[in-house]
Amino acid sequence: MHLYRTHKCGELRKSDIGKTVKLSGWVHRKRDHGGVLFIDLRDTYGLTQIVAQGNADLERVRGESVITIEGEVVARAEGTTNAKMPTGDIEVVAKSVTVQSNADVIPFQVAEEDGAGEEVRLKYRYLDLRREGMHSRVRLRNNVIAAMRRRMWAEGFQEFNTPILTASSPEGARDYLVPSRLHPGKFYALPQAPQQFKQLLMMSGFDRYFQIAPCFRDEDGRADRLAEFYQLDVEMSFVQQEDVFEVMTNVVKGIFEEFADFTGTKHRVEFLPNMKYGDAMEKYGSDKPDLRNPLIVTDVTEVFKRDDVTFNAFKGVIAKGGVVKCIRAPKVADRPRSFFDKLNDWARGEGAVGLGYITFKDGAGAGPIAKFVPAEAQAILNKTAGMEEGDAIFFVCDMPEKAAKFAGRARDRICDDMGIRETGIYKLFWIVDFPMFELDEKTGKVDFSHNPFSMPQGGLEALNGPDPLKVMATQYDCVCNGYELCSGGIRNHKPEIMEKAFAIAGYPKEVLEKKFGGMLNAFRYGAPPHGGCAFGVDRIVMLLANEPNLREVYAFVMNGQYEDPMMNAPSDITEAQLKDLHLKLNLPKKVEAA
RNA sequence: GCGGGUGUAGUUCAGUUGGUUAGAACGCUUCCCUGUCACGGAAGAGGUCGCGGGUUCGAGUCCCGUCACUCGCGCCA
Repeated sequence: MHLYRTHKCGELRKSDIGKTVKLSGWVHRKRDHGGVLFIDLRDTYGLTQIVAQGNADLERVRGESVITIEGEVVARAEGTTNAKMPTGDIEVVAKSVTVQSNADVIPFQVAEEDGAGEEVRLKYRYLDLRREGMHSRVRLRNNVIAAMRRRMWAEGFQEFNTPILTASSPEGARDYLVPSRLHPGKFYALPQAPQQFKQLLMMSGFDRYFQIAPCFRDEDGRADRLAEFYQLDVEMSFVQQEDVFEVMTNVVKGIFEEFADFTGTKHRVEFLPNMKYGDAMEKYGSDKPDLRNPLIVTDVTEVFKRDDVTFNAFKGVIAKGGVVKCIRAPKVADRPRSFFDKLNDWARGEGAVGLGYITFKDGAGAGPIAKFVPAEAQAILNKTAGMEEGDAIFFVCDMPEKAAKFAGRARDRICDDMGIRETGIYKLFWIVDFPMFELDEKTGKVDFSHNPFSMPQGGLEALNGPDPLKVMATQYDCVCNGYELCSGGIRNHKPEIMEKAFAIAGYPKEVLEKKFGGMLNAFRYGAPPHGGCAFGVDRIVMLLANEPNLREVYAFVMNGQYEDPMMNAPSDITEAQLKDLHLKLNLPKKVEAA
């Protein structure tokens, strides 16, 4: 007979009655009735009830210990079956028991989700991962990745691995650096994304590349942002934007549909028409709007410019180049004062002066700002913002960029306070027509607004035009429920256009050659037009699992400070290691003192 | 770097206006219990109230500082 098991803990049924079996697993729950003892034995496949009488080993064994039991599968007596368990019609009567590993008292409960904090969960992640929730989400991640591979292979893509130790690049996020022992003073960088390698694979003639690629970025974390994460990285040759969309919409929509019932509620999956970046910013105040939120932002600067409108707080800002944005909240005019006060408090907490509003009841405006807006102006305001009887509109007034962004956040906040965010649906769409360049509001300098390697729409001709800020990049994002799932573009494969683009952003040809010489060279030996994108694997899993935090879908993960409390990373290294790497530490005073 | 929130038993939390010996649930220990499945019952152990300072006759509670965690802003093509 097998040493550890003949069956798994989730598989025994009525048809197995009479068999002598061996099961191994963790002591999930123990119910000791004195004369008779029940143990729910758990492995990754499920639970089976073990019954024992007068077994001293089992009486002593603590929860989460690992045991092997041998015994007979018997039918549970009438009235003692458990319809909640797949194995609930049978139980195994233990004849012999081997304790494989005794467990100490565990720091938090495994058999139930007791709300233990992240700090302790991460320190004992292996225990956390035994719990049903984490266990199933990590499995979901595995299944999603398997589905990605299956679907990408079906679309004719080949999977590649690209280097983890590579060169630092000046664009984008901070790199994680690895000192070189063989080359004193030089460093490798961990890839922020395999961007250049995947483009080089197109130059190598491979046509369709994908990789479940690890990416590393040394920037401060967020609930949906980690130091290391995985992307479904994709690149294709001889394609236009629409070709990338066609393939990837198919793949991603398929994945969402495949796992849309993970939470137990079947979610609908909608792929909506493309949205222009400019429209997203204008109507939603965000480059990743959540379209489950029905509210939209309207510009009403013109109304507050009118002579008969005497709200000087806004007029002053408008005079300096500011704008007034508003958000119409339908049917909230009768909400208690506290509804509006709460939003106001929120706005102040976010550093705004407040969130002014006008309600519209019985054909007239009301609320703190209404008295500055006479009837005629009110009518125009209503028409512009689409306000009807019983509605309210909230105002944000600031410099254009700040106003748009804050209106976007207010839009989300108002939506949640109203409780009108749609549930049970994934709303996906592509955002297109990102500007190639942007003006730094502080320095007045023109810089790349997103990816410097994307092809400007209109090519060299467009770049030679009078206003580079009007040039659009062939650049796109895929957004779902307020999360940026994917970023991509059709790449610039022509050195002369790239030189011009970099020149506009203030980088001379020498800089370009020095930093990207390898790839520029490749462009000179026959480069196919190409483009692609990269989907955040874990954000997709996070959405499918309906979790607001990436750490809930990763097996092993660092905390918000990018420390691993289980492995003690990052850690000190020895003097000998430093010497090997030709490094001397120059620590801030605060750290030295500690 | 900045802002919000949190910090009390192993875990999750309560703790009133500053007032006796800081509580609950789960977990843990010992005992009782032959049909439970979140088993039940009895008894018990377990606390630097994050840390330091201050105010006070008296601080978990008030004040100042500090640290940790967490969410967000900045940052992140």
